[in-house]
Amino acid sequence: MPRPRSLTPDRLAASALAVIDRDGLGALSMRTVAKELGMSPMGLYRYVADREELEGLVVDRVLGAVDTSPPAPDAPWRERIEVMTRRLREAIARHPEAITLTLTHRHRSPGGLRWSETVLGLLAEAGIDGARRVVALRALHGYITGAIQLEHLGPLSGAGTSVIAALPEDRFPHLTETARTAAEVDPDQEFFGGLRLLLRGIED
Amino acid sequence: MPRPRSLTPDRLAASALAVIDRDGLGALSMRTVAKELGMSPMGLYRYVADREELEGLVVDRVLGAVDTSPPAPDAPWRERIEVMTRRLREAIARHPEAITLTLTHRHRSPGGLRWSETVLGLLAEAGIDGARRVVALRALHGYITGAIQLEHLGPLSGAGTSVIAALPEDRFPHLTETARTAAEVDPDQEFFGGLRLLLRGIED
DNA sequence: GCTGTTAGGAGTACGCCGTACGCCTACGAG
DNA sequence: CTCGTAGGCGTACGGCGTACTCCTAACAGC
Repeated sequence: MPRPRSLTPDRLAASALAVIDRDGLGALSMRTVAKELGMSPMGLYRYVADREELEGLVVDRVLGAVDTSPPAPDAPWRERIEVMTRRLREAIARHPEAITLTLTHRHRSPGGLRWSETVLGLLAEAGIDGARRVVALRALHGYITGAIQLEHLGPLSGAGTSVIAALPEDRFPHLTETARTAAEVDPDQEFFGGLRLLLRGIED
Repeated sequence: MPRPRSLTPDRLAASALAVIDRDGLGALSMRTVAKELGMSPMGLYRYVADREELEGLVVDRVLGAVDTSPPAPDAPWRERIEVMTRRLREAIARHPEAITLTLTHRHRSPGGLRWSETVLGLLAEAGIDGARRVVALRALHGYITGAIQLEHLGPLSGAGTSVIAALPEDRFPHLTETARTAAEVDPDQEFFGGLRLLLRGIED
């Protein structure tokens, strides 16, 4: 009986994400999103309680795009978890400017929960149960979150590498040498190399 | 020959950290720190270029407190890395309100670099070199960063647990069950359990 | 067709924030 | 003694999140 709503949460999230993708996370504000939608700044508050909720919607949108159906059951479970991880990583990387947001709000997003559910299923199939499974899932979560973060603001990639290259070699012999080696390891190898270490540790 | 500086970067960092510890990260601002020091807001800009640099000083202070001397060489290398990790985790946990800051600025802090240097030395002693060592260090970094983050804003602890408990059990059977189990695993066990999985994977 | 309910839309205002800029003061080396 | 520099303070701008108010437009039920 009232006037119909003119916006969906999804359209709201899409607009916010558009702002982020175009102008960076720093440009995200209630005002810029409102402008993006062609409405007045205060109008947003009819759809979200506050900025934080808006951020939650954005993360939902990023993580909602992850395919969480279990991968082909003929592959070994470690490879299947790797597939799940690759899907998640790619979805996150698709919106690099939003990464900080995505990682900090991940735990509240339905998409993230569906991902966990699927991975837990794979672990169960591998015969991992109880406390062992709790630890395994958390370790995977931790590694994935942390490693993606490092990729994008880490010491061994991008701008950080040059900081390390400038280090006094006599006081940081290992670090300077490692940085040189690191320059030749590509990020994908590094990420999945680390993941495989963890999976091997989980296996037995 | 000029008027002497009346503040050290260290005192600045200490004041900023005091604000954070007392009133939370949200309370950190150039103005609140200036007030803490009994000076005018703009005064800070003679010691730091901008807010980001101030944050860097804070992180330096948190991570500078980590003991980075190599632990007793009679223990196996995995245990020695565990000791290094414990030291880092405890230093970070000593300022829980600053965790977000600490983890995002970690890569630029001298303390963090010294930590890496020591750990690389331990890995070298274990016979891990070249690209393998790059991957191992990054995996450790990633895991530690991510896991600490999860501990403090994660889905399986604190407020997040109740979100999961409220999930429809039929659509998330594994997740709801795991959450119940997780409630009985203490955070230390979980953190170091995960670390050991990774170390085992690194070992061979 | 009128009315009541509710969403839409706009505007104003408050108290924060980071920080650019300018002015005066106090110190200490030459 | 003087001059260069750091210290210290105040003012000001543009942006933020968001509380609140006022009016309008669409539809359900009478």
